[in-house]
Amino acid sequence: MTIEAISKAIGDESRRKIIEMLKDGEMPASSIFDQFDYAAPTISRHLSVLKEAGLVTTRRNGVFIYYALEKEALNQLAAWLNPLLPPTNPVAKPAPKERAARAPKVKIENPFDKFQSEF
Amino acid sequence: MTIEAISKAIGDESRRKIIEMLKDGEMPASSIFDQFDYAAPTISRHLSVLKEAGLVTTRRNGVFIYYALEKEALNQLAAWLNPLLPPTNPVAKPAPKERAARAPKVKIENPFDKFQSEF
DNA sequence: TAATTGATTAGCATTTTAGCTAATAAAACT
DNA sequence: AGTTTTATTAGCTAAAATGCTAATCAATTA
Repeated sequence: MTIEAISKAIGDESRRKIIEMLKDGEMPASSIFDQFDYAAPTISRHLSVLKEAGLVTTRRNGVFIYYALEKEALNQLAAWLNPLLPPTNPVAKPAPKERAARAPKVKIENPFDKFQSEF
Repeated sequence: MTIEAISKAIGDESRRKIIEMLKDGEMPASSIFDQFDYAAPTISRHLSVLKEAGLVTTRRNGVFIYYALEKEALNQLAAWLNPLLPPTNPVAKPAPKERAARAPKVKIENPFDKFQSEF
């Protein structure tokens, strides 16, 4: 559940796709396998990477193993990311020639704003 | 500037540290090098990975090359991440034995909420 | 123009990652 | 018990990533 493991886990396309697939609820491993052209063991290993990172949890029901997204882990990534997004002081070392006064205050759009109404 | 390149770039500890260093403004490469125990060329390569991902931009001033964080690229990652965070339907395939009605609607805390007042 | 400073590129070694097939495990069914 | 189904683990190969030193580039200064 470290930011290291989470961010590494997310750095792979197949794993991001798995995360997206689990957005709306759990899914047995076989259903996940079906969505890929890769061999099942390959995806199984991706699942284990996600699990080690704390991004998914599993529960067994008979032969089926259901994978579920652990949103808390995604929240950790979000928590790392968010402080980097809001507009802050534009430069650490003050620009040598220009005055800061009345600088046009570039508005950096924050895509999270779009979703706030849903919470 | 693809989510692929951005998420891979963020999957490395040194690169995340660089991003954090640039949070409050640009910085010359040498100042970045100083913060690491790695050889300068190693960090220089990390910088080029960040640049190829669109996470930083550079400007030269004399001998110095200033690196600046490109928040728009971080926004892209945030835009990918955010739809995965809000509570949605709990299961894609309805649970076999249980009724969905009056399910306890687990509240998943969203860390972005904490920062909204700043925008 | 030669030397110095800041930074990158080249070339190499080592480790890690991602893919495969084959083998194994675990539950369910005959 | 033996077979089938679902899923993982083992063992391997190839590619990518990460670190280093040496060499190079680009701007400044003596």
